Amino acid sequence: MKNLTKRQEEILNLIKAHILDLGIPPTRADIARSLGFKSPNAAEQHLRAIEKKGFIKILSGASRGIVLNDNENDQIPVIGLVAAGGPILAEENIEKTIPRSNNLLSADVDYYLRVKGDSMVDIGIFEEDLIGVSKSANMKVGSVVVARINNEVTVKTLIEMSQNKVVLRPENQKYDDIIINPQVEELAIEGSCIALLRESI
Amino acid sequence: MKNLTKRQEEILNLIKAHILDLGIPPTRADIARSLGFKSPNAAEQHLRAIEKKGFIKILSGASRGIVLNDNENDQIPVIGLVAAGGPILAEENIEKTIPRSNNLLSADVDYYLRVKGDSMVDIGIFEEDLIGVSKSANMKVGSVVVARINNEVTVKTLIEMSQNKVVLRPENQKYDDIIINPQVEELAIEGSCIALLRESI
DNA sequence: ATAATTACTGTAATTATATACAGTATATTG
DNA sequence: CAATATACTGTATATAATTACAGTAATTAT
Repeated sequence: MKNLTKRQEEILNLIKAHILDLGIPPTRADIARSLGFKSPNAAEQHLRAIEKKGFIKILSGASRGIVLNDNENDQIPVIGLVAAGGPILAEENIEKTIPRSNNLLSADVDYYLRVKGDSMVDIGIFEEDLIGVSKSANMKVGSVVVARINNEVTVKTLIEMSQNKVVLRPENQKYDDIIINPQVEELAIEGSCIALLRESI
Repeated sequence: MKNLTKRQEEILNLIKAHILDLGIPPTRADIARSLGFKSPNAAEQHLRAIEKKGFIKILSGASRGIVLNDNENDQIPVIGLVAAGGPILAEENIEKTIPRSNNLLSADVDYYLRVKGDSMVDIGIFEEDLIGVSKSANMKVGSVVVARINNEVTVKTLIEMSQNKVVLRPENQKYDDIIINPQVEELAIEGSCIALLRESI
């Protein structure tokens, strides 16, 4: 997707604002009026350019037929089983996507991860729950994190983290702490858990 | 807001679907085509009726000028502490509201209730969690329900329900079953729990 | 250097769309 | 029992809107 020029971006923002405000896209004349063009054709040509760059779709013949294309950012992926090898967010791991909604849970959730196993039941994280994971949230000792140990993805509490010793604790008395030397074993902390969804009780 | 007729509701749903699908409202002709009307005027008159009842606004002169009057139904209330006496959904109990989003959790959630206490930790319901409550979902033995006993609101598992004996079980070994005779004590089952949200881990 | 892109004006035709007016028929409400 | 609401057909028209064609001028890419 090529970059828009300053003017094109201005027009795209105008379209978004119009939709947000009135619920319907603007006409060419609306755009021309808003930006002071004396010809609706100026708007038409800008729209063509914006369409060519992939940001909108123009429905030919339809009035106000401007469809925004940029909604993939509004969808948060739900990750089911993580295939060994590839990155967590690889296409094949995405079970479904759910629309991001502003106030519902934190805006920092980058993806949801479906919980497998019972290793975190003591802090109320159950099998099949969806954990909201942030890749950027600051993670400190005590955080619940998504870790990847030798290509296996797991959710645990981070207890200790130093150059040659990382301790991950399952929150279930049945299981023992996992102690790893990151210089020997492959370890990556993928993100930290900041929210939880349970779709059925 | 008056009730819509079956046909009017059908048309309103069509409008919503059209917007969801294409991002723009339908024209009168679109509606007529979809429903098999032979005259666009049939659609026009329905729109007038729906506007009169307050569900939409028609922007006169504008093509596709159908604006949905967002009903407050799109906001789901979050109930904090429930004041004694009044109904759960009373104004003073509403801590905040969150927008309903289509695919995220079930559409049947009527309100969220903030959990107090640790009586349900064994099934992963913790203090401060938000429980999605449905007033209409069918509740059977084994369901987690929101109950009101002598004006106190509580979340428990429904174990038995007959004319003169209702058993509610806290999911925490520390606590004993609550056995109530609804003919002696005041008891109301307000809804059943169908989802869970945890805003911080 | 030349072509393509950006950013417009200006005019005009065609089509898309809203909407008025005139009816028909049935159901519901005061 | 009359008035109003519901649920349409059918025709017509003004206007809203897309979109083609013909230009001008500056900037940017090849």
